[in-house]
Amino acid sequence: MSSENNKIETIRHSLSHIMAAAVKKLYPDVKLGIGPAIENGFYYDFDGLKISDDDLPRIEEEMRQIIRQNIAFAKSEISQSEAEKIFADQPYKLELINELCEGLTLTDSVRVRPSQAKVISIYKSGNFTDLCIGPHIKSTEEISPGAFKLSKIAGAYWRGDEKRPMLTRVYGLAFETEKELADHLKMIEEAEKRDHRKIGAKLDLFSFHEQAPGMPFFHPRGAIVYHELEKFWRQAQEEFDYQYVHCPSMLDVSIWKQSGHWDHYKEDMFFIKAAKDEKEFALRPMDCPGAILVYNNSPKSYRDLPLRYAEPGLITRKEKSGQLGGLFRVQQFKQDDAHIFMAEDQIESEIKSVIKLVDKIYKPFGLEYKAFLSTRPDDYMGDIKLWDKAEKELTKILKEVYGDNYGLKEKDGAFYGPKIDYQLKDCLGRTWQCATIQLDFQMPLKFDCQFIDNEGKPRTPVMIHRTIMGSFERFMGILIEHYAGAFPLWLSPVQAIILPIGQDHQKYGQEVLDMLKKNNIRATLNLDNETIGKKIREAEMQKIPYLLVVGDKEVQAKSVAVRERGAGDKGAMAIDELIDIIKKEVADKN
RNA sequence: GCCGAUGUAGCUCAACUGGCAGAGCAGUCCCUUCGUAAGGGAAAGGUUGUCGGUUCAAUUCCGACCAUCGGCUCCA
Repeated sequence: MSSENNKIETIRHSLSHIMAAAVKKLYPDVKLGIGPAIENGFYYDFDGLKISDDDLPRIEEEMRQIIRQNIAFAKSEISQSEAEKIFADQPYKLELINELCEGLTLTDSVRVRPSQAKVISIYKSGNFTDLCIGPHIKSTEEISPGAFKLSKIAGAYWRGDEKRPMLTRVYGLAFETEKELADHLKMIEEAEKRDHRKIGAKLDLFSFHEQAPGMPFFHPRGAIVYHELEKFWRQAQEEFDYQYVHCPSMLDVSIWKQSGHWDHYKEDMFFIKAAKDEKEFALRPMDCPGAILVYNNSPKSYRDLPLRYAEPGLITRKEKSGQLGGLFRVQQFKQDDAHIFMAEDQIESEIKSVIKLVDKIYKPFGLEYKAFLSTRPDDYMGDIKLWDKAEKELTKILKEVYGDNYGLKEKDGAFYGPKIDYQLKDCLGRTWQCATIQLDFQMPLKFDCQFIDNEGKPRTPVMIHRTIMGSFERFMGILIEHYAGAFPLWLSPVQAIILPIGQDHQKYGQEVLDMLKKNNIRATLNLDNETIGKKIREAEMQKIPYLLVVGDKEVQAKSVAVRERGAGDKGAMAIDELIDIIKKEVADKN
């Protein structure tokens, strides 16, 4: 990390102390949690702080007063008993002190040095003292009072544990200069314009309705993008030798009991019964049991393996309230799913081929992504030895493919196996998991899957569950933001629009439209009684790649005046020529 | 589920402390037929998210619920 980064981080961290001091002054009874520096700012967690957004300016003003006093930050190291005395009325601090002295590892954000057991580091600034390893600025005069801003209030569980109390987290943005703060606010404002929910409404791609919360309704234009993505996905995996299956999206509850979903996933499932029947079904939250039933339908030989069943499967998951968000988090979605059955010695090559497929599918979009290893969760199923083996296997592959350039998400695996996850970023820099490659030794055992090996003995296959886009919904949301609605030609709902200048040109416009449609180009014709300027404006706002103006000249020459999105006026072009250009661009997919 | 916020016409937003809900854009109709990012006019459009309460009177105040947004936790 550069020293510049350190400087702003130190300022941010110091601001969190100043905020805590200000809050403590205004609300003396609050209990302090922790307050680290984060990307672009800082936060502090408080218990017993009942405030709303309207109170933020007051706290901000109090902070500026503290800053103006040029208060110094002073570090000292004290014993456990001294620390306990100082923080006697701060239960959360006492908890930290206690753990610290027991030599337990604390998270980075706590910023107390775990190895310094028995010696507690504290920082005093004015009347405010906090448990902290630092470093801090020397004095508040290093802070530009106009370069920070309290941004929002949120609830946050103490130590990130939903079983612990929920504290009130106050977030602030902070930079070295006022200009940097202004630039950042401007950047957020710009990023918000890329929000897929706004663009989705503007481009008439999809909508949401109260009658089906968290379940998008794709309009004709959105459905085109959705279907093109699915087509692209099928084409991309052609060379990888997948077969397609198509299974029901509701299955008898008994199979979910057998799979372990009943025990591990019931809270997130929808259950359904016919009015005249007692039989209970569950809408599938995952596709795997279907693939397994297909696999088990007939005996399999080692010669059949690896067997790759792909399914663009519709799945339904009940989300806790407050979890939904546009296309990024929905309750019903389609996964570009596949289940691979294989012998153990095929694991490595199969995982590597899925990784190749991830590259192949992400690359045309120019998306940046990062891989993570997710390890055994607390509520895991099965034999711990198999887990260790599976995790070792995945680690080895990740090292080989990505070197050290992959992350670790501890205890984040599926209940049946460890996984490799891939994350993509949205326009605000939030990351979303899309691809996941899950190695599973459990389901084949649960369902008694078998194949006959080359010695005629029955053996249990290993399974990979994998999805590359994650869900067409989420992936489409990411793409909308990535392109700010200006999809590449092959994905564009409307690829070309014909704009007749006057009424006399409408008939010719219709001829052009017919020719384009005959060539499978998604084109429309604007017959509105409007000026050409207005029609162009509307087409530009719809992010349509090709605008084809037709007037007297074009009718005469049997041509179109082409205006290309992002490239401007391209002049007159014969229709055949245009069709060739478009077809080639669509085939290139970029 | 939890913390905070929001919900007025298809969209973006008004309506001072409770007193008959108002614009722009879009849509409809009429005029205009236009050469590269908004031509002019008219009429229409609402059970103010839902249900309940307070009040002579509720978009406005109170409560519950629903949906949405920003976070936490969880997740593709």
